[in-house]
Amino acid sequence: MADVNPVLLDEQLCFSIYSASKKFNHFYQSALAPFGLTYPQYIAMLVLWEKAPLTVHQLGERLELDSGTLTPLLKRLEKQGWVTRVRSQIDERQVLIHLTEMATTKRDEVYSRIGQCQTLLDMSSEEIDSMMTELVTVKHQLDTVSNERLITKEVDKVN
Amino acid sequence: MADVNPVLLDEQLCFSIYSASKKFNHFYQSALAPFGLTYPQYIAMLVLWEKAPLTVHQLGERLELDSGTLTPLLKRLEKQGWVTRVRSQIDERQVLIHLTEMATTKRDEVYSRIGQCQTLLDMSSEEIDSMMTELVTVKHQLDTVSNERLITKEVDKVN
DNA sequence: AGCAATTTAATTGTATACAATACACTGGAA
DNA sequence: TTCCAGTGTATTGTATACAATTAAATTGCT
Repeated sequence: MADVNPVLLDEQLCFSIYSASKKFNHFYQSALAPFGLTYPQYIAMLVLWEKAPLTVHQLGERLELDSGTLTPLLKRLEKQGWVTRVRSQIDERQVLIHLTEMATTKRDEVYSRIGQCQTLLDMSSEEIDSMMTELVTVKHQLDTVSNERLITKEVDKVN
Repeated sequence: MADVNPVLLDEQLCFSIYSASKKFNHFYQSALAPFGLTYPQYIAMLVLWEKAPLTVHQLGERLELDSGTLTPLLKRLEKQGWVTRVRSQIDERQVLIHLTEMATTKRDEVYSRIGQCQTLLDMSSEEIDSMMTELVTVKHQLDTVSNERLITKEVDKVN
């Protein structure tokens, strides 16, 4: 029994990450409940607080999300008063996402709330650093593999 | 600049996990394309291959998913011929998920395909072990925190 | 037996995700 | 100038997720 099945280990790692991702999502959703923001909405706001306005495309690059996800998300943020969506005068294909005054005003409140909630997680910088380093490796492997054609479109079909 | 903002680091860790989860999802989806399975469908099959039949509830405990997610997922698996959904005779509230003959037949093909694709990831057992250990800690923290009322329902509202 | 409390699935509503497509628009080539 | 390739956003269709509610059935209690 010295041998470990790498297939299973890998699945467990994937499942752990999948599960952790869902838990984090839930954590942020709860933490942000006073503001009615979800985690994806929050990280969109984070990017915009850093530098707005941005086009949907620019935001998507930072968040690794496409317009199919962002367009409805941003419409919800607009409806809730966080952003405005303005079609660019220069290039009418682009939509610029601006922050509203409310968003600017509430930024520090949101930061403070997140800061408080994160304190509860009680994680050391070392832990966080180490995980992030390992995650970078994993993500790089995943990117590399998916760029090789072994796993892309022209894969052998099983019917 | 020796100080690091823990708020941001944490967000980066969360984002890293969120992003890795999406990439893994994509990886498995590509790997399983010959079988038309998604990652959540695949892990449902994994549990069932290990021990079937199971009720929706039992499956949900293993996968940390509720019936709102599983019911439609299992209906899709049924439509594609992997499982059958049979209401229990003993307790008619329960639905038992059975494997079809096709599912049993294809199991080794699926395992083999996954094994091949995972080899490409080229990750050492040490890397995997270390990540999983750290993820357990993080998930435990997230569980603990969400069980404290600081972040649950009766949170102060901001209007 | 009779009924309240509990359990279990399914349903409904909201919010992501992402592939594929549609569509408008821009900039450049002919 | 007209046409076209490329770009950026929106839309459509499919698949998760999960909270909240509903509905049906069982269990436990009297």
